[in-house]
Formats: sequence, structure tokens, C-alpha cells
Amino acid sequence: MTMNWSARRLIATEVRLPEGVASSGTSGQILRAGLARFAEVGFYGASIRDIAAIAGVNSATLYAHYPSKEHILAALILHGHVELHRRLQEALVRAGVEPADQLAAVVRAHVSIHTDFPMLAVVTNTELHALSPELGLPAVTLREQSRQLLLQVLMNGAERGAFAIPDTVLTATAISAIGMRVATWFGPEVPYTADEIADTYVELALRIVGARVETPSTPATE
Amino acid sequence: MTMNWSARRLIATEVRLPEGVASSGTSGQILRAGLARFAEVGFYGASIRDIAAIAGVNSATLYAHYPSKEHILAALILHGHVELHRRLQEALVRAGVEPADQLAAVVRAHVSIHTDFPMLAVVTNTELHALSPELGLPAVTLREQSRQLLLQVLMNGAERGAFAIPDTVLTATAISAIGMRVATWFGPEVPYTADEIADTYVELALRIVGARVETPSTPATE
DNA sequence: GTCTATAGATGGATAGAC
DNA sequence: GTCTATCCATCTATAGAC
Repeated sequence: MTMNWSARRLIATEVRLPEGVASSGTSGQILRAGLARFAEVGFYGASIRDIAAIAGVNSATLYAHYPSKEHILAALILHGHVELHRRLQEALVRAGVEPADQLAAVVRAHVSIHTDFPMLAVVTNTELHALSPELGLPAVTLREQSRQLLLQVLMNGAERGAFAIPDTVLTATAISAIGMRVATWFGPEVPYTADEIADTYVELALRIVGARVETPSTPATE
Repeated sequence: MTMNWSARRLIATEVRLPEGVASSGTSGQILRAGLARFAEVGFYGASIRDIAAIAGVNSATLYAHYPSKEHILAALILHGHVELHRRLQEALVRAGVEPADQLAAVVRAHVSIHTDFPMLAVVTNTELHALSPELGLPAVTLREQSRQLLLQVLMNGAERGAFAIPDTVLTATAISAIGMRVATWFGPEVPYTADEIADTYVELALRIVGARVETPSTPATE
């Protein structure tokens, strides 16, 4: 049923989840099968029989592990948001106090999670709408926190005179969009390594904010 | 059935199509109803009965105007791609020969179509995978042409020394991502006008390519 | 062109044996 | 936990009257 043409939702083929996430046993198989199908055809396009077949079990077996199809999606989307927020925070903590270093670290983490887990990122970024408010709330909360983290970096850099940003929110949205989009086109056939992409998009982000990275000898005119 | 919470696929509520596109009669009503539903819940999440109810007709009536649900989506996606390509070309023709002017015009056109038709843009950008290769081919072809148009502007600017770009393809992808994302968050409640967004993202694009817009008195060092 | 009615297939989810 | 079998709702699409 998989279509092999050039307008797919993603290019990546590896079904991969962050470490420590339900990797063993039937639960893990179901989770990975759901990941593959939700990424390929979305929540409504994936049937529980599809997912069960890929997981190698009967469709009824799914309900011994998850109470509904929606709960499989909710688990995936929560994992995706947790991993993103964890990486962003870790990057920020390690970056020190220089605004340009902070932005570089956060953008690198953001881009890297989309090259490390493109399939999970597609599901996380595009299928949240299919969850009920109750099941989606934890992810929505984490998403907002991640957004605030980037906004804080930009606002701090602007206040300290390290960045010259026309508008903080629009700038954060733009930088975020660049990273998110990576998940849809990154894959094994792409002629760029994950590091090359991260390096390039860190550079573009620094340009976007007008960071004065190469002129430490020229102090800001206040 | 519409969920009223903050994780929707788009914020825009106005059901709008470009001028001259099947606006009158039952065909137009069906097309607009499909647009609304496909944008909200995607192709697989939208049922024929949903669409028919919104269009104000019986579900069987749809088949007097379109041979299948997929053909409704194909019509929408083609309209979206045609309008984008038309605007990009018009912008480029009017922009003259200066690379920075060309990029500004193309980015403005790209962002503007996403603020003018956010609902159509969401469908156009995210539902192409649901079409069979035959029905999707015209849109795929137009998408590639639009992509080449932006790449040409970037390559020309780089060759003439007006831009300093780390990588043309990655840069085009980034600029494109910023504009595409606008369709998901732009709406009546957003505290920015369409012009403000276009102005800001033109500025960010010029920064991304390192355009020397403010220093005409300082010729490039070759 | 639009309707009522329905065919035929598939959907999510459950019952109950093992 | 996993299976077979099945319920029942919903799906796309069609038949045929008007």
C-alpha cells in the first residue's frame, strides 16, 4: 500500500525512537509500527490492522498494550516533545552566557533532533491535531515550553545588544520553521550529513539575528 | 466534530480560493467544503458526508461534480500550486535584475500567498501525499518548477557576488520553510498584518543570503 | 442535478477461548 | 498476552427515481 513516489510526507525510512523508549517486547513493536504508519499516512490514514500487521501481531493484541489507537499516537507525540525539550534545555545549559553561543547550541539541538529522528519528528509536528485535548495537553505544554526557551534566548540576546532582531516572535517562528522542515526531506539519500545541515542552519540563524560573531573587537555602539 | 483547542493544523478560518477558481454553484460549494475539511483533519480524516453536509448537498450529489473524493483534493492542490507558481513568476519578472530585489520579491510573493490563502496552503503543502501519482503529478511538476525558480535567484545572486551563501539548496529550503510555516499560524487573531510578516521575512531572507543592501557605496571585493 | 436508499468494504473495538 | 471471531459503526461509491 506504500506509494513509491516523490511527494511523500517524509523521506526517512528508519523507524527509530529515542533511547529508553519502549524498545523491547510487543509494546515496543506496536509503538514502532504506529510510528511508521502515522508518519507515512497520518493518524486517520493508518488502520489498527495495518499497525498490527507491521508489529507482527493480531489487531486485537494491540488493546492489551494500549487502550485505543489514539493512545499509541499520544505516546509517540509525547516522546517526541519530551526528547526535544530535554535536548533544548541541555544545549542551553551547556552553552554558557553568550547569546550567540546559546542560539547556536539551541538551533543545533533543534536541527539535530530532526535529523536524528525525522520520522518521529514528522508525527510529533503534524499529528497533534488528531489527539483529544486531554491526551494532547502534555505535549502542548512541552511545546509551549520549548517555544519559550527559544524566545528567551532571542530576547536576552536582543536586550544585551548581541542580536538585532526586527521582531522576536516572528524570528523565533522562522528559526523554528527551518528546523522542523528538515524532518520532511532528510533521509539516507540526501547529499548532506546531519552535521553539515546543523552547521549551515546554525550559521543561517546567526545571520537572521544579526549576531556579531566575527567582530568581537568592535563593541556595540549601545 | 471540530475541536476548539490550541493544537490545530491551522488557525485561519476563512474558506477562500484564488480568483477565477470554481466559485459559483454547487461545484464551488463542494470545493470550498473540501478545502475546509481537508485543512482541518486531512484527506483521510474528512468524510464525503462531512464535505457534502458543509456544501449543503447530499453526499451522492458530490459524484455529479467530481468522480471521487480524491479528485476534489487533486483540484484544490493543483489550484494551490498553480497560484503559487504564477505569483512567483510574476514577482520575479517585475523585480528587475538586482539579486536582492529578486529575492525580496520572490520571498514577498511566497509569504503573501501563505497569508492570503492559509487554508489552501495547508492543504497544498501537507496533503499531496494522499494523491495517487497520476493525480499528483501536475502539482509535483509545478512544485519543482517553483523550487527551481528560487534556486535560480539564489544561484544568480551568488554568482554575481551579491549573496554570500553557505549552500544554495539548504538556503532555499530554509527560506521556503519559513514561508510555508506561516500558513499554519496566520489567522485573524494574530497580532501582525500580512504586510508586517512579509516585510519581516523579506528582511530575514536578505540577512540569510548576506545581501549587501545597505552598502551600495562599498563594492564587493570580488 | 439532486435526491433516497443501499451495496460492499473497511474501520475501531470487544468477547471469550486458550 | 495472544489469538479467532465478530459486533456495529462508518466509509466510499453506486443504483435508480424524480
